[in-house]
Amino acid sequence: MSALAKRLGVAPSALYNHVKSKHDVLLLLQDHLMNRVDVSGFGTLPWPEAVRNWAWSYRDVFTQHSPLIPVIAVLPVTGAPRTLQMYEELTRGFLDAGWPEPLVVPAIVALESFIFGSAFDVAAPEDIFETGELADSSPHFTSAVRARQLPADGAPADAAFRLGLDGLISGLDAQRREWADAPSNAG
Amino acid sequence: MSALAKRLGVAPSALYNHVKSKHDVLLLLQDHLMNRVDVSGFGTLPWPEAVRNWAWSYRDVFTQHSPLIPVIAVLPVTGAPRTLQMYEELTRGFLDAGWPEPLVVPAIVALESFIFGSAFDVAAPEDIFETGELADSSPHFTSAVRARQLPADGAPADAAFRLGLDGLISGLDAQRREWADAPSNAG
DNA sequence: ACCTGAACACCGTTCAAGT
DNA sequence: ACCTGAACACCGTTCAAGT
Repeated sequence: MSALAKRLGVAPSALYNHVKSKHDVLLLLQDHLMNRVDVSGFGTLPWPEAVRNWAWSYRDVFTQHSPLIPVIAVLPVTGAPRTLQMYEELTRGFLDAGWPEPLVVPAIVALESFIFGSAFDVAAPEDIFETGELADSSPHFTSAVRARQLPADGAPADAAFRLGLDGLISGLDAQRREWADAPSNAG
Repeated sequence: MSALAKRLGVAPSALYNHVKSKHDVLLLLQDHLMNRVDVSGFGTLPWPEAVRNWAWSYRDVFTQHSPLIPVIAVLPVTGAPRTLQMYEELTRGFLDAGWPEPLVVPAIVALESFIFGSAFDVAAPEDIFETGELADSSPHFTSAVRARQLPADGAPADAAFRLGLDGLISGLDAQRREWADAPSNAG
């Protein structure tokens, strides 16, 4: 709050004429950031590509604001119009792609959980997996860390995000087909 | 720190004879909690089942300590022996299941990202998706929230976690097969 | 309506002084 | 070696007083 007040050239206490609490500010910021999330693929691209574009832009936006993630993950959509609009467009995209209505929200939540967790991971220091003095007691892991696949730009978090996202998208798509084929969900 | 000191019947400043900082305490706590994560499936069960058991127990442990997640997600494994041991057993399980070494760490990171994000989701209030006054402007989403599939025990977070985890596991398995079949990774 | 400045309760942490 | 108590810098927030 004091940093924000300084940026505005105002005393911290002045902020409380405009918001009820710090939580309020975070809610406004979250809704503002949702404008930067790309949902343009839904309606034009096939479902897997639309989801992929959405997920990458969603992760990138919140990577730059990782302290917000614990707040956003638990934030009710009530009173966050832009966030709600994103969910609406997302839902339409899923339904148009043939998703059964009961699975849409669980699928979105699963994707978001992966995105939030991955946004954290980007903020992690590069040497997070340095085993140090304990390397001897974890030979397979130490070797796997050295051998891990890195993308062209060298960011390990991007390799993990790409692998997981592509896996999750194809896996969810398979789950959708299984659900449709199950006799208990016929009709 | 003051709460911990009170629990120990001691002044807060006394803690600094045993740890360097609050961050130190969290690291010790994290390593302690890793004892409760179930890696017993690796070596006995097929890879998908072993991963599934591990992921559920991992999520459950950190669901009960969600304030720890932002810390753990960014915590170096250096000096966390029990955590490192978990990664070692995990890596052995992946390699035994035929995973190519370069993909092991990205796959583990992807699964962990999903688990951390999902552990947050469990902590979210039940009414997080109540659209309230804005329901009219998001008809498809509002309907999907009402229609969403709920498990027998009624916890929406569990439905999303099950769907996402099963999707992620089968999707990662498919990625592993694709990698092995690609000509550039032959040998 | 909106601002300031003093004040409050609460953090993590340091340090001199004790045993 | 380990503790206490005072102190410090730093939070978010309240409130009386101003314009």
